[in-house]
Amino acid sequence: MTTDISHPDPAAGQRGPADHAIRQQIIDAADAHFARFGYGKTTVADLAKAVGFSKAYIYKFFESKQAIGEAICAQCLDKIMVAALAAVDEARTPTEKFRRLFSAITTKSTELLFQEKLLYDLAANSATEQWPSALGYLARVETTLREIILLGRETGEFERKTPIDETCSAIMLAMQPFMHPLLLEFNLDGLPESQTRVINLILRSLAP
Amino acid sequence: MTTDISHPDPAAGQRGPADHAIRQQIIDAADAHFARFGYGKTTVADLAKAVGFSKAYIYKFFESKQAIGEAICAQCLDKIMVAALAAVDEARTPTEKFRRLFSAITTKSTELLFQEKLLYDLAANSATEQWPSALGYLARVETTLREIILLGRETGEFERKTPIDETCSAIMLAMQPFMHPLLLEFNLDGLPESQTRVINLILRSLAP
DNA sequence: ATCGTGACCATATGCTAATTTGGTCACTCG
DNA sequence: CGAGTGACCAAATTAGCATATGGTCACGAT
Repeated sequence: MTTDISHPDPAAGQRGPADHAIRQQIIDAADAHFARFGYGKTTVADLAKAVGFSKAYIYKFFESKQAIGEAICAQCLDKIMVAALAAVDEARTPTEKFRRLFSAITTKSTELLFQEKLLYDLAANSATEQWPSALGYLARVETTLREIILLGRETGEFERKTPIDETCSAIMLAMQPFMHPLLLEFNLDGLPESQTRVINLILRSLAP
Repeated sequence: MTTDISHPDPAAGQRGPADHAIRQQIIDAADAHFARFGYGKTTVADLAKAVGFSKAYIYKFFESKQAIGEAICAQCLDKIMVAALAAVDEARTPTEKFRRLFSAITTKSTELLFQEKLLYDLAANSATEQWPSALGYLARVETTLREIILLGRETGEFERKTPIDETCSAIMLAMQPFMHPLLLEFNLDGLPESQTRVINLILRSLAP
């Protein structure tokens, strides 16, 4: 085991050949089943049947059912992250990048919530149980956030006194009500104004 | 029914004579039982026996078991609020009042979590289910927060451009990770530094 | 060797029946 | 008339069991 604990592995719980046609088939089947019936109501025997192999064979590729859940969850979160990164790239100023980062995350998460409730529940569970997929996602968001802030400091748009780590972790915490799936659901009413208010608050705090 | 919806009534669900010796006995018994066995494992028959009256008599004072839970919960939250107000009063500057308000809330909440886990669970449930007791508590915190900010604006310690309502609700949201019982439990590791960081972030944002 | 599986086990889950529990009401007693 | 209650009911909870499910392994096929 050479797993890096400090940098959660999104491919945790995987086994056997890393890129194998069957692995992808399992993931595709799992995505479809989890979305239609939910993680709990899907049995690994169902997935086995869907790909046309025996249940035991599934375990050549994943250590456990939860590992499959991880993979699907990581995929969902990855889609959100990709959209967020795209939104960030569209913006020119660090301020605007900052806004778009969190707006995109909330928008995409809300979309998932309404369109694929069952996958959203999986992601919510991943977050509350602190699965590697969720931790990895948060780490990616924080990395992106840090880059934006550093950029803003270079351009003189943001203040430079506060230690960058402190700023980042504080912002991640302050935005938790919109990042953590369960909280997002809880704070749905009031969106998107409530989020804008918090973003404005933080941006005022970043002002030089 | 003349219940004011916009200003949640902490005494919601009560019935009969408002100040009656028996009512207080019920509350005391409920406090003891909920703390020892939990809300779920306590039956209203237990409370009736503890007070020495019949179960039916309990319902002369409370509309439901949940109403009794509300009362106990409101009592817990009130203790936190009292401690927080005392801490605020000890401080001179608005900045320090601000720090103490949220520090005291977190400290007291954490105390409750460790010392009276079962009552804490009741409060957590109250928050997630948005019972009037929890809403009333949040309203009181926000009121106190508003007063501190207004004071800071008067003394010139805080900026005056941002609409006060926007500032307040944004801060309440940003502090949610330490206010909402479930989130507090989730964010226990890293305390109290993580909270200090968010408080610092907000204070920077409040700077004129 | 590599790909693949049926048979197997301990635990989790679903299900039904029996019991508790929250809540009401007509009623008694002083 | 007001303080207080036993008897009662629908809905929730529990207990106990049959089944399903997650997971492994020795083994066969190619």
